[in-house]
Amino acid sequence: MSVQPARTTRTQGERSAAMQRRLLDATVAALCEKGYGGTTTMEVQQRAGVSRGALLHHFASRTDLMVAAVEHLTRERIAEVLSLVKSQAPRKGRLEWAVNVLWGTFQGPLFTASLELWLAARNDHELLTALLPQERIVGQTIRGMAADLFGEEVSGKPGFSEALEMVLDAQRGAAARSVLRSTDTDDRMIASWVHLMRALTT
Amino acid sequence: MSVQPARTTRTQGERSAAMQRRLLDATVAALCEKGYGGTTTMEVQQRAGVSRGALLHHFASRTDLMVAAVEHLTRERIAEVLSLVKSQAPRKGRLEWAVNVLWGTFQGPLFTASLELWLAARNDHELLTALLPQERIVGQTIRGMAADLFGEEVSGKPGFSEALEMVLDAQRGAAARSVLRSTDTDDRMIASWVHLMRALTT
DNA sequence: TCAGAAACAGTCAGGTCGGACGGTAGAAGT
DNA sequence: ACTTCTACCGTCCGACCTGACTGTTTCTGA
Repeated sequence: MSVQPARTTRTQGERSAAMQRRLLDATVAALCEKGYGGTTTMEVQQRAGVSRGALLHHFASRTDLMVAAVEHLTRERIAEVLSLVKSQAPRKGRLEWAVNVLWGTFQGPLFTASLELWLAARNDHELLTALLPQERIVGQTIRGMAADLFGEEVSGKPGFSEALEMVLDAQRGAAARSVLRSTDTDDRMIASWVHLMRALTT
Repeated sequence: MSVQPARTTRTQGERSAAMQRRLLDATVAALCEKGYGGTTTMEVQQRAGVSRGALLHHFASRTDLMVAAVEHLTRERIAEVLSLVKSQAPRKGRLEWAVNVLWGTFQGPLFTASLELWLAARNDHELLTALLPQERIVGQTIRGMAADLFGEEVSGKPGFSEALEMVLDAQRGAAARSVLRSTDTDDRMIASWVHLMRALTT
């Protein structure tokens, strides 16, 4: 009689999945706190609390780990956006809310880790080939849900696409800037972005 | 009779200055092509074609070299902007020209190198304390010459300051994006930025 | 139940990087 | 001219990181 399925007996697949998740979470955390250069395999295994063999078993090389981290990040970021979209129900300030949701995707540790990998991919071809399609997925997901975010009323207007792209670029730039000197009154920037959306969508 | 003052006899200061310039130029080039992690002291000395001792004499540690590179970059970037401003005389499309000049500051290798140092400073406190004031200098220089760039007619209008900040952020974001997949038709973005400036400055 | 495979553990060798060190050549003071 | 100081040279050692390797435990299929 299997009263306690977990802890005593676990499927190999379950063990693998749990271990890989621990390792990838540790990798993302290390990327945020130590940067790409500081994210050594030893750093990751210590954070995850596992042995060297465990890490090398699941990810044969450091680059493999990073590539897997990229895909892990993609899933996490998309899940984050989806949860943000579903969580709140915008009634009145739809535009402000939408801009805030987008800004949220550039705020957390997920973007920081992605930025580190982004820069690192410049010199790691293997990482680059893994990164490009993943970033496209994230981008397409965000753009695909733009209509849901902003509502038909705004997203149908002529200049919407260009305005959205510019706000995304501006947010990326602001995020990159505030990676060091953290939050300098987001409210003004958000207001500017909302203003921009209003001004550029006829 | 000293027919050839150089080569045969050089002041110590001249030798030092020349050597440091070579080293710093090599450092910036390495940052662009190999990234921060790949900019090892050995890489730099090989690029500069100097011995290990020469590098270590002028820059006692790797961080010292990077800090000096930051200051070197600041000077170079400001000089770049100044030359751009002075070089061309805008007559008709003043706004387009100004936006283009700003965009130029995010294009070259100088911005790439700065971005690498920017990310690296997140984990190197010494580098961070050197970087922050330098970036402030660059920022203030750009903002200080905004009036000269855009002309009184535009820079005097109400929403100018916010619009400029947003364009700078957008350009920074676009630059960070195109660090990997290079230039994807700048013209459209530039047109968007000009449009933004027009729309947001009453 | 038992053999084989997969997951996990810990150690080792090879390689790279950073910085210390002793030494040499050239400039600057006297 | 002689000393002193600065610029420069090349080697060496310790620290670290990566991946290979062998040993051990846990699951799975027959």
